[in-house]
Amino acid sequence: MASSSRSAGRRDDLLSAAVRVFARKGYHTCRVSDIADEAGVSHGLVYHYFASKDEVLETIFRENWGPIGEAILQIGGTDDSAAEQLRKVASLVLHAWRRDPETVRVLVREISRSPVLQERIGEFQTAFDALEAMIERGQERGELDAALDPRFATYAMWGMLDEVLTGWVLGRLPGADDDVDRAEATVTAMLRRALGPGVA
Amino acid sequence: MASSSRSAGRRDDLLSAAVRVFARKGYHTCRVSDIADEAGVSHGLVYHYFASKDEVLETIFRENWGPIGEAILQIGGTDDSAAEQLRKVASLVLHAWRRDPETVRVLVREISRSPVLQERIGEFQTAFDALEAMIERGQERGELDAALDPRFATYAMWGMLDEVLTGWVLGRLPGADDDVDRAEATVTAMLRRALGPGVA
Amino acid sequence: MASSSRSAGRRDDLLSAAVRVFARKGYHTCRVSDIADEAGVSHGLVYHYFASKDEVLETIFRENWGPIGEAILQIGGTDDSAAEQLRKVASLVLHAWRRDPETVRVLVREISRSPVLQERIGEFQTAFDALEAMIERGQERGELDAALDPRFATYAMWGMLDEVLTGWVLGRLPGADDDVDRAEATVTAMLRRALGPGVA
Amino acid sequence: MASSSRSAGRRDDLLSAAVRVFARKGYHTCRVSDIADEAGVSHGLVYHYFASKDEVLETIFRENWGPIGEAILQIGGTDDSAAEQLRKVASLVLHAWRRDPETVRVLVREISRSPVLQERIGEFQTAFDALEAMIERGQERGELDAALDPRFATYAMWGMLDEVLTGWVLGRLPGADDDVDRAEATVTAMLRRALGPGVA
DNA sequence: GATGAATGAGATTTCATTCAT
DNA sequence: AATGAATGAAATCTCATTCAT
Repeated sequence: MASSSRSAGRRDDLLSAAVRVFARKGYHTCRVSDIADEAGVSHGLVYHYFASKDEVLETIFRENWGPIGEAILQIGGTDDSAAEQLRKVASLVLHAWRRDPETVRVLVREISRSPVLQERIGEFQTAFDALEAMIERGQERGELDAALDPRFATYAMWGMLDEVLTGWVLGRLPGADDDVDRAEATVTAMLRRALGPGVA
Repeated sequence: MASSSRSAGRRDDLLSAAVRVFARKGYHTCRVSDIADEAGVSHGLVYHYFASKDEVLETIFRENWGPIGEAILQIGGTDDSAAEQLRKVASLVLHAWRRDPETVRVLVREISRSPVLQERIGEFQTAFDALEAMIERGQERGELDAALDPRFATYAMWGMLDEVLTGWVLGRLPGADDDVDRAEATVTAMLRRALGPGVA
Repeated sequence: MASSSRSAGRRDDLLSAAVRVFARKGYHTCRVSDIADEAGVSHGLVYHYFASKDEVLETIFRENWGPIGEAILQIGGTDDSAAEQLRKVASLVLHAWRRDPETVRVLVREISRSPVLQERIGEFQTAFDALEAMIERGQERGELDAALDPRFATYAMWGMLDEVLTGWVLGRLPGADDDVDRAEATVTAMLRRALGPGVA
Repeated sequence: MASSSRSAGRRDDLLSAAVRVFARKGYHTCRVSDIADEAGVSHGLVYHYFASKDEVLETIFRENWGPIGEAILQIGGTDDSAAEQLRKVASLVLHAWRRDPETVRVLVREISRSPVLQERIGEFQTAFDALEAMIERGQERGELDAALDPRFATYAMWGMLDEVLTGWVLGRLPGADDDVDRAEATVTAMLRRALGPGVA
């Protein structure tokens, strides 16, 4: 029982092993056998579940960007105020990151590996578009500062969150529980004021 | 004389050729002979000036992050208000894209190649430290919100700038002259309010 | 079963192929693919079993000097007279040429390739130490001339044997069966008198 | 004056630098620039005095084996007893080695590098032949043990001297003045008895 | 005489991928 | 499902040699 339900998880074991290795060493720098070693299997088995090293990365993109985009879309579809929507998105993303910062690092950093990949991963663009639309609606309703360019504001917001995560993943920022609380407080305060309505 | 001043530039010829090739194809995707071809010399000559392909990239990082760190240090040493200092840093970083997009592309895209590399580039850390010191002084003078953790605020600020550059590098954000101006206005406004003194 | 015992020999196939190629062309003159060709495999497989070309040579040294040192130790542990022990060592070393001339050729010719290598091969030093201990015990029992410095005597004795092997390896000395017998007789006689008790 | 008489010595500076480097690292392991560095000049200058790296080694052989062979020939041509002739040869060689052990190491070890080289260096064979002829005449006159094969005895004698020198060059044998005296005493005593007339 | 930039043939090494077991 | 031996294309790197200055 355990073994058959476990074996169904082999593919996921490999994916999460790949995420850890990609986050630590980068896609190009790691070898297929690094992924296998991290998962505790032979490198040949990687090819039982994936056609190539490339497909491993592509799968990580596809399976992770999808849910993020959908969640943002759903939040944007509620009747909440723009401020509350942004708070929810920030909370969603930050908590997703607290749970799994390595995945986020890979999603954000390795997307630039190949233009081909970016075009194939429509899920990625969807998430950004949803966030931008949310900000634009907030501006139209006068709840967010209309003087800000929504596109650049989206990227800037995303960058704030990403850079802190990168600092944690690479061990350059302290990541104990209270450090994470302080980071969240700092970043959410910054976000709220950065995007909020202009000074009256 | 002309020839001696020209031959003195061979090393720099190779570095700028490497920047162009890295920007076009990426560090991992290009070969040493691509760099040599771009510079119009044999691949062996690369090894006359640099110990390895890695050292070429490391040199590019070192020689470009140095001036950035110095510029931030210098801005932080003026009598300008904290808000003005932050604006100048944002302007410096964002306009680098227009001045030398290929170098920015390499600095942004390849810095995450390997954490090992980042640790070896002291100039990189210097720039971050200078930025953090600037924010701390602003807090001490009551011009910036002392409730924010200066370390995380530094990373968040850097992330805003970096993500916009990344958007340009990857062609996902429009990067013409007026786009850059609008990006600067947006990011500067966000920064001023995100970091500014707390609401009384 | 046959196949598993055969595949277990791949590493040894490569080692003996390397011995043949090193003996024929010399370590520096041959390429890794020469070894692979001689073994009938691709050159990549060499790196499956050995970390580098250097490690192949190092392994040949280690795995051949080991038995030689053990044999000398064993001879020194018998109740034979010192003269008989010396004769047995000379016979062992000189007959190795007939048994496996290619290995002897490599051991003799390439050992001087680099002092670094010799220091790394502890088995090499072990053989020398065993020989020196044998001579010292002979002196203590009054069977060998105690006036001789045992260290230098060890080197001189080894040199006699090594130079004859070198002569065979380089084709400057005749090496047929009866030549080897004559060499053994000559060297043994020289050794017995050179190291024997001083004239009363 | 000094400079012109000095500059005539540049070629010899390079040769003796090459001897030191070859002795230390071996011919194949060292680079042309190692020779130049050892001599304190640029590597290009090596090609002003020698046509190739190979020619440097060949020159060392030719210029050093010649005098040795001649000296042995001359000693063999005197009316001295065989024992005295052997003593003189041993003394000549040992003292030559004491003066310049590195040259001897190169002469002996690198001769095996290439069969082509050995055939071209007739001077090398001349020295060995002269030594063998000397031993044969000693046997004919009843002054040396006629039971010994003269060819193998020549090689064995040579090997004794060479191995001690090798120990010194590689730092595996102590080489202070009194060590050298003890080595000479040990080796000459061994030689005298090893080659002397058989026990009556 | 002297330098060292420049070349390029050729070597070692890496590693994604295949496939027999 | 799982292993790991085996392949080979393609990359990095070395270094003897040339030659303009």
